[in-house]
Formats: sequence, structure tokens, C-alpha cells
Amino acid sequence: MIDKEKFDDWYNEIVETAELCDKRYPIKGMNIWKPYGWKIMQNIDALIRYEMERTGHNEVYFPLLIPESYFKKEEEHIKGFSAEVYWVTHAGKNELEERLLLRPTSETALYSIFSLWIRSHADLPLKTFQIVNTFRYETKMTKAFIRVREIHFFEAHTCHADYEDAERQIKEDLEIAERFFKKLCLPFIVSKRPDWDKFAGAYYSIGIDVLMPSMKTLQVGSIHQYKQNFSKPFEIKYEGKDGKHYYCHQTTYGMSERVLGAIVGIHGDEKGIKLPSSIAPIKVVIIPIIFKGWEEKIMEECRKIKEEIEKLGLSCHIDDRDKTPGNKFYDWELKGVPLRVEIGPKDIENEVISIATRDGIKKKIPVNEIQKLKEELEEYDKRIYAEAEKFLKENIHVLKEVESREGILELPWCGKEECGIKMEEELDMKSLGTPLPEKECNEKCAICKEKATTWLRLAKTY
RNA sequence: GGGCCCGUGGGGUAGCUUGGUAUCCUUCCAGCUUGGGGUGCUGGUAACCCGAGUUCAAAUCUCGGCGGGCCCA
Repeated sequence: MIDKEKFDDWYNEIVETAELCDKRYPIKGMNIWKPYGWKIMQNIDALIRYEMERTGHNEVYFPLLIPESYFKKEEEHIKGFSAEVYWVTHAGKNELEERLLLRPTSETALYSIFSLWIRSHADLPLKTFQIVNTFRYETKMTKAFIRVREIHFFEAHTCHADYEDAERQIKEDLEIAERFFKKLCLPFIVSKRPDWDKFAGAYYSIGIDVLMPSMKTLQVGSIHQYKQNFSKPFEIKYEGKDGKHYYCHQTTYGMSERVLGAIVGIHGDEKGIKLPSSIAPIKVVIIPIIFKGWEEKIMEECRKIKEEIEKLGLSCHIDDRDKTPGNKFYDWELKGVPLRVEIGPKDIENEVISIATRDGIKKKIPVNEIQKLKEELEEYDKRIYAEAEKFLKENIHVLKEVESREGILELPWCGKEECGIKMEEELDMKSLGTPLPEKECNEKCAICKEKATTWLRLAKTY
């Protein structure tokens, strides 16, 4: 893992040298996805779609533009987003009768229509999601994948008959997160955000955070319980079995390319990025070790091995560029390919292939045991997860008093806002909220010394 | 919201104080050579963010814009 001091420079450089994005597009916070980076992002999206599918969510795609009248329906929501909205005011030379905005998030677009879709209890629960671009005019510093103005956004929106069913949904969302982030080898913490920091319009918000090597946390997912805060202004009502009309209860679950930012940051080292095998566009790269007189023999063997690797369902690429092997090694390590296979004259003579995992384990495998590569990848994933988990655990500090430490702090808290704010100020950190699942506390509040009812997590954040 | 630094070939840079011929490394292209951790040689392509101002003359000085990085609230 990269040192804290070096991290910011390293990150800014690596996202471009690993060919994930190109930052030269002249609009702040709007970077170009390069083919390699975009492929990784699509693989991440595919994992999300898989989880949505198996939990009965349906994919939709709503328009990018939202009429001002829709956006204005929920007061808290407007307050939270109006400062960062992009407006469309003209079409050609004509001023529009009604201003349109680029979605900063899609609640107001979806919910206006949900009110038409939902008529009876039989329409519930309604479980939808979409993967779209959203736009937020960020005033703070932008950073590739971490703070951007055009966001590659996943948002699940659900409607339920009652609060209990919405709560069940949130439990399901947390299970989805568990499976999803495990595949990305990303350990995380879940916190219920304090009231003063919940999503605009939410009844409560849950944040999914990871710890970056810079010792700042990065929010990579959020889950919101809206209760009836949106269904009332948007009039999303259904007819119950008793013939009466009720407002729905709603939830959302959101994630973005920040997930990729987290993978880059947490699994990175001096050589480059390390991709979990679940999302690596190339899982195995073959480097031919060519010597004079061996050209054809080596290439033939490479092609044969490639075919066998692909039969295992592993994407495989032969790097036949006219460069020296060492040069290629550095290239693919930079780009995070999990497994490298070298094939040279000695390997052919001994009927083996030489392999090296991205985290530095080298061995020889007999050519008739190629299926072992699958196990090697599994072990590799486990190792990079374990390394990240160790880092996270080592940097969560459970304290009794306000004390300046790096990482994530947990302090006993009475639950009063003023005490929480005071902790933020004294530590120069932001509160992430209270641990989920809930954690018992028998201490005294670190500020007012009254009985603490829970713990407050604090950290420096992105 | 307030402040600081920066912008030179694809990437990284020198030059800017004291205005006048744009440096080096790398990448890229061609050829030969080499090939189990960044081979070597020869040749080639390629740049002063945009606009205005000062001046005989601006990469260099002034102002503005856009973009990038950082710090504080």
C-alpha cells in the first residue's frame, strides 16, 4: 500500500498512467474514460446488475433533463442540491418556457412518474434501478473518480407499502453491499449518518465508507430511508386491500465510480494498481520470452496456452509487442493485471509455464495443470482483501476521550448534536455517524460526560 | 466562502528574476540490434493554455478568462 504522504501525488498520476482516464478535457471535473478504465467500470456495473437481478430489481432509464417544476416539489431536497445544479435555459436561440436541469440525482424525475405507475398494493414493492450520468457543480477541488462533476451513477429506487417493508429493503441493500464489495476485495464500514449530515430529504441515511491510504475515508455507497418524505409531495399513493389510499414508503441505494477510486487507492502500490480478478479486463497476460531461433515455437506455445486459459473462462491476452520482457512486466503491473504467464525456451523444454501474481508470488506450473490458474486467482483475491482488511482494522481506534489519532475514531456519544459537532471541531474531523450494526456503549460521552448511548465515528473525509 | 502555488512537444522538465536563437529526459515513428525485470545505436515527428495590454520585440512583464494542484473555514 502507498504511504500516506505520497498518496495524493501517486493517485493523481496513476489514474492516467494506468490508462483509466484522461484528465485533459478542458472542463473541470469532467474527465474522459479511456478504454481500459471504462472496461473496468463496465465490469463493476456488471457486478451491480447481477446483484440487482438476483434481488428482483428492474433496470430503467429516465431522461437526463428534469423540468424545474418536478425538481421543486420536495423542499429539503431542493435546498440540498440547488447550489450545484446545472441549468438548461435555451434551445437554439429561444429561451425555454420552463427551465430544465441536468439531474444531480433522479428522485424528482422518477417519483413524478412512479405516482402514475403505482395504483394498488399489488404494484408493490416497486424495485427499480438505473445506471446513468448525473451532474453536480462541485465547488471544491475535483479528483478523478472521487470528486467529479459528471458522475457515473448507480441508483436503486424502491417503493413499499409500509415502513417495515422499506426497512426490509434496507437490510437487503446491506446484504447486496456485503457481496458486492467482497468481490471487489474492499473491506468497508457501515454507519448511520448523524441527523445533521443526512441526505437532503431523507428520514435517515446510511453511509458505506472505506479507508484510503491517505487516512481519509471515502464514501462509496449510500442507502436512504425516505419514509414518506417524497411520496407525499410527489403523491405516490396506492390503494390498500381495505380500499383506502396510502402513501408509499421509499428507499434508495446509490454508488458511483468512487468504487473504482477506492480500488485504485486501496490496492495500489509503487508499481501501479492491483485489480481484483472479478473486474480485471485481462485476468491473465502471456509474455512470450523470445530468443533467436525460437520465435515460431514460442508463439505457437503461447497461442496454445491462451486457448486453454480461455477454456477456463479467464480472459487472456498475449503481449506480442516488440518490446523486451522486462518492459512488458512493468506495463502490465502498472495496469493491475492479476496474473502473468511467461513462456520461454526453458518452460517449453520443461513442459511448464512460469507464473507471477500481481502481488509478487512466482511459481512454475506444469502445462497439463493449467486449471490451477483459477485457484491462483482466488488466492490472490483473498490476499489483497486480507491486506486491505488489516489496514482498515489497524486504523479504527476505539477511544474513551477526545484524542487526536489518524484513521477512524469511535468515541462514546450521548447522542446530542452539540456534542457531536464539538468532537468534529476538536478533532478537525467529520462524523461518519453511529456504527451499524449497532454497538453497545457503557461509557460516558467524550464531551459532556453524561451517559453515552452510542458511539460516534469520526474521520477525515474526501 | 477565503487564501496560496502552477500552466512550455504525448508525459516530465530547463529557460522567466535581468524581454531577443526554447534545454534535457522519456514516449512515439523508421531501421538494425537485443530479448527470463525498463537492451544498445542511428535517424525522425513533436511545445511556450486562451484573450487583451505594454514593447521595435513577450514563454518571460501586467490584467482577465479557462484549466490544474494545495491549504484554511
